[in-house]
Amino acid sequence: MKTRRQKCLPCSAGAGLEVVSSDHDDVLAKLAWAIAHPARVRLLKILLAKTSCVCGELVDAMPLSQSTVSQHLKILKEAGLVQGEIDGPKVCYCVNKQGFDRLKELVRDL
Amino acid sequence: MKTRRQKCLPCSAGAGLEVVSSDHDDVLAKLAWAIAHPARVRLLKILLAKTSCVCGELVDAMPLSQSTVSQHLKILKEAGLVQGEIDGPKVCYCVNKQGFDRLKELVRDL
DNA sequence: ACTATTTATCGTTTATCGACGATAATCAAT
DNA sequence: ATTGATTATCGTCGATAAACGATAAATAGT
Repeated sequence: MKTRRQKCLPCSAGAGLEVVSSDHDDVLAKLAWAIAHPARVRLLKILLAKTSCVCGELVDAMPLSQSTVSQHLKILKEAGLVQGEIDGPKVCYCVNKQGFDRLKELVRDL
Repeated sequence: MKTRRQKCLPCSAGAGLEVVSSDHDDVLAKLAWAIAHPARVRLLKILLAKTSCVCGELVDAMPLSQSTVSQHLKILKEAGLVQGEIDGPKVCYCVNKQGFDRLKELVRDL
């Protein structure tokens, strides 16, 4: 079955083409990659839902081992979507609004 | 340096926590993964800019081999972000509005 | 100093990505 | 049927992701 659902106009009508490049591409790709795993989407949603931060409860809320959750949190943190704040022996995570807004902005402006 | 930029409230205030799950998570993760590579972001942007579809010009616009570009296009297609329409020996790609809108919606509603 | 609790990191295994060249497949036109 | 042009797929390689258990690191409280 040859996919045919949307009318495709002939490939004329174009001039600039190689101008589209941007290093925003890398930024978006990195942010997108951070949420390119169901576990990380879930973690982000949990944090967003609680508005404030949570700690090892995240582990209990996930069907994954502690070390795996920790790893996913690290990835989210490195991408700038999440922040961790040390609170005694615990660590309190919350959404990094700046990075999170950046992600939404970059997707919105696509 | 202990990151401290956003005030984190104590982890109380919560009741529901494991309720947050959703299989939208998987959908978003898949869509995000599709644009989790600079080359695919770029391809998507090119297609968006031309409003209509392009073909092997995509290869010329990218600093990658034909096979690699084809592979990225396949990933975008499988994610439902792009469509390919056969036009003679060429293939004309265009944005799959339905999937693309879904992505934007899921990110917006985060 | 020791213990208990919590989180991060290490080391390992398995699976997948990203890139390429080479090859196959498809179609128009002769 | 063959050729030429275009695109997809295959096979391979190195690099990285994802998961886990085990261990280390940090801290509060005896």
